[in-house]
Amino acid sequence: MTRKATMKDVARAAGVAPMTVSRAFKSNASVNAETRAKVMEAAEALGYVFDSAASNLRSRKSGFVAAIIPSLNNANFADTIGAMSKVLEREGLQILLGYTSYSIEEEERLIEKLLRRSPEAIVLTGGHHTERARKLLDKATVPIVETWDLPEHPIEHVVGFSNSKAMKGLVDHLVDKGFTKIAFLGGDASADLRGQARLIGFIEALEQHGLDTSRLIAAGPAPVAMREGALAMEHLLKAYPDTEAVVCVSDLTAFGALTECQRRGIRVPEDISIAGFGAYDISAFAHPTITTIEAFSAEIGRKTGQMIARLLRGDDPPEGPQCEEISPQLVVRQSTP
Amino acid sequence: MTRKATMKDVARAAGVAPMTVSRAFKSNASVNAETRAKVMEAAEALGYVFDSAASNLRSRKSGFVAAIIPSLNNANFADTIGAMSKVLEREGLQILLGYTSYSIEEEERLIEKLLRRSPEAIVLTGGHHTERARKLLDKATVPIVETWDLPEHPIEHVVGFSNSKAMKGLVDHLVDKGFTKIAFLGGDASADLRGQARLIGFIEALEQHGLDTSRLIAAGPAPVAMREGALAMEHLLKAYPDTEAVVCVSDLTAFGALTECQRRGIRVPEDISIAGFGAYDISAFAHPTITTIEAFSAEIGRKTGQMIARLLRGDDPPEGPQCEEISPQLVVRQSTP
DNA sequence: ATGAAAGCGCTAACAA
DNA sequence: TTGTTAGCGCTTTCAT
Repeated sequence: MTRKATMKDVARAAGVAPMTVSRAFKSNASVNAETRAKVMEAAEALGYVFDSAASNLRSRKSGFVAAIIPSLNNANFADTIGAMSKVLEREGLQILLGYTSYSIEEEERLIEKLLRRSPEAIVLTGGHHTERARKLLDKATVPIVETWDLPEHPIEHVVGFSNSKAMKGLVDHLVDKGFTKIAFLGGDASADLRGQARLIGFIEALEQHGLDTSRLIAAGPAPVAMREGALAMEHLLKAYPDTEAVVCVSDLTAFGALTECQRRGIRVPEDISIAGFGAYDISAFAHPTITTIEAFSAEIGRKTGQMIARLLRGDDPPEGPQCEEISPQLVVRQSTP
Repeated sequence: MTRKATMKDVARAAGVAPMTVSRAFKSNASVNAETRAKVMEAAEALGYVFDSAASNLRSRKSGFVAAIIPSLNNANFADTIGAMSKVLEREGLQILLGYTSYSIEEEERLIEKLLRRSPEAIVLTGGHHTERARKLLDKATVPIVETWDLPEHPIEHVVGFSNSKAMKGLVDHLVDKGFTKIAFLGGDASADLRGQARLIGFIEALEQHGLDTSRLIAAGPAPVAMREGALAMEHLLKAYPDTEAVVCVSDLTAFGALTECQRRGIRVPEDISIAGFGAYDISAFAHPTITTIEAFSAEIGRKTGQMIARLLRGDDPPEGPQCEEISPQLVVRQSTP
């Protein structure tokens, strides 16, 4: 068993200096085309594999962008990561993914772990972090982007939208349609902070219209999905049977609520209206289709990727913190009038 | 602006040798408790961040496990990665994720890219790879695990199940219930190879029962999801209006098909039966609930993680290629009798 | 339990 | 365009 081939071995085989091999492996370095071909051939013959760890150490560039999301199993966040990844790939950057299970303590641990890999940028979901996490991030000298939110006190850059404002738009629409008894189905207070912001927006909007804000059902800890939607609907129907419209923290919750109605023979939207959040596939294909808010998950990822690419290239004049505000869009469908 | 603190700086501040700092940062190294406390204090004060790249280079251990899945936005694969990640975390291993968009050419590129990061193990989805990919993997000297399939010629280790066999079980059940006109809704031949295996299992099963195998609707390239399910159902109803039961390549497809029926006033299961694959949440909460095959995505991830942990620890006697076969389970629900 | 010396494989910086 | 030298920050190895 021979040890793994290094650049030195490739250099010897190709009859050049190791530095030339190094250059041949960078697409933008100035190397004679013939020389490069010779090097590549030698590399192929030796089964040479470029060693990123050594490269990182010497060049002080990891090629990583750390991205932290609450959950892998969420089509919205997956869309954001997918779109960002696509943009960053063009810059030769790779995503180092971490997920927090909706816990900011877990986020703190994750940040610490990811920082050891020397990411060239850090992408966070949401604007709420532990104090220590903020301290760690403040010390980091790379661009930091908070997404999916508009934090009051951003760490640095932001690509997001106001969850509460988006929710307000939905409530206004329902009030417009004449509903006065409107409920909210969501999760417990502590964990899902975007869900919490939606709840706050919901309450504020009802208050502005002078409507009752007591129809709030908390279905448990995040992630609040279909099961929780069904359970919450059950509770709601028991506690407030005269409810006219239901606003849910996400489309998955809304779907759970919808099917619970269907199981009970309650017609949507004739007997009760239901709306979700996030424009998941399911809201477009459920029967009836579900009114929702399109938050443009992929757009968030794309813009975040572009922002990072721009900041790392650094060809623009020195810039301060950037903020890209996304405008969510109400999508009215069959589950509301 | 001071340059970033290194171990040397921490060592100086704590009045010890760099080597002692290094040991203090390994949980299992023999360091006096007081010394360690002193080191940690100095590190904290200096804002020291451990540099993984340097550690990797010298120790020849990256702490990475490369994992390649077809798509991020898929609850089944997300479950596998989540469960695997949880097991590997305990071993101090971090997942380096890549996704192929259901293309084995993309998989090849990804493998090449990930190999440069010196993963300590490689996890693949499926058993079909480009020739060059196989060559690259053959040269790698780390454990390789193929998942979600039982390849005829595995590269090395396997944690998976037979997609065709699982499908056969479902078809047998439907035939048992008296159906003879059974259709399959899936994707095009080329991309989704697990979907393809399911189709093959479907056809074989029908043939064994001496039934017609012509009701096959291909709805387009992967990922085949709700939209494709609805479209495929539309085509099916036009081409074979007397179909009695529909088997779908996944639960998402089945849901799309189900809702298409609902839009047309076709009752499920009274007028037509529908079954899916994968035990996604949606199949448990749709109304009616959807018959499906539970493939134990999380179990695949857990077992893969455990296998890797065992192989890397290497405390067992030298082992050959491992194969863990998962047994998918038919889950009969309301969408079939 | 702690330290000293050497070097992992690559590339920045400079030279030719 | 190509080569030479030095060293990135850590850990292996051996010594105490």
